[in-house]
Amino acid sequence: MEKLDAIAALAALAQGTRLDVFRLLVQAGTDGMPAGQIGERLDLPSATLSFHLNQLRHAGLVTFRREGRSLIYVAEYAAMNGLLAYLTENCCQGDASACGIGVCDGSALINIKKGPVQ
Amino acid sequence: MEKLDAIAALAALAQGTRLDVFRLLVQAGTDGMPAGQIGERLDLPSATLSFHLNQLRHAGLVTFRREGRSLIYVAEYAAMNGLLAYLTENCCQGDASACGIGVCDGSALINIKKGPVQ
DNA sequence: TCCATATTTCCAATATCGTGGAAATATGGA
DNA sequence: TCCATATTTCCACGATATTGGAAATATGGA
Repeated sequence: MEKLDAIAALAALAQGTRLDVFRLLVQAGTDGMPAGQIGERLDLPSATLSFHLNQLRHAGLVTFRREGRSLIYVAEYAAMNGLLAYLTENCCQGDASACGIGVCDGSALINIKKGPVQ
Repeated sequence: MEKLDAIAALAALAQGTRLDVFRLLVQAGTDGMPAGQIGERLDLPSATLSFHLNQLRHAGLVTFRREGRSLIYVAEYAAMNGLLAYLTENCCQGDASACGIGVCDGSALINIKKGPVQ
């Protein structure tokens, strides 16, 4: 992950509403959640929610797919793992693999890969 | 780590100059680095550097100690580990320990603790 | 085609951030 | 005490972020 990508991801998450949205999507897993349902859960006006979803999308932290009239937003686990890897890249005298950074792919526990990010 | 602490840490790191400063201090390890040397390395005006060091300090990401006329800034590894733990807290259907989040304490490799953050 | 629903875009107002020159403060040494 | 060095505080400017009402757009169904 490049520095500018890391900054974009950090800035996107450094905001209460967006952190709430992202964590909700992380919990929702790979099924994702329609925008309307996110707004309902977090009690957000549609324009406000749309703005924040766009920020998260531009930062690469979420994607979406259309299903009928709904747009289903999904957390981008690879981006989160990349951010964790970037933050720990300079730890441990440069031997990031020594940190054993965990990864999450959003699916069932049996699918979770162990070991350092590539 | 509480939500507001996480947001403060994310916001502090979501800025090019501060990310540079923090990573420099992470590399410097527990010895830290005097403010003047940080400014020299990153070519920053003293007022600008001071402002950013303050932001990092308020976010709990760095501390400092005085040594003569110099203030030695040091990365706060616990805060970084707390942030990583917070970000992955909602992964894996709530079983964060399954992610095996790595930790770094800034000292030699032999001191690195393995396993999930408490 | 017409309507209801889901979501986005447009817009303006307010608030906060990042920058760096200049002055102030703290420390140590002569 | 006086000076040099290290760093911070003060200040003001321009840039960027957050908010939400209102209007626009897209989709699906009757």
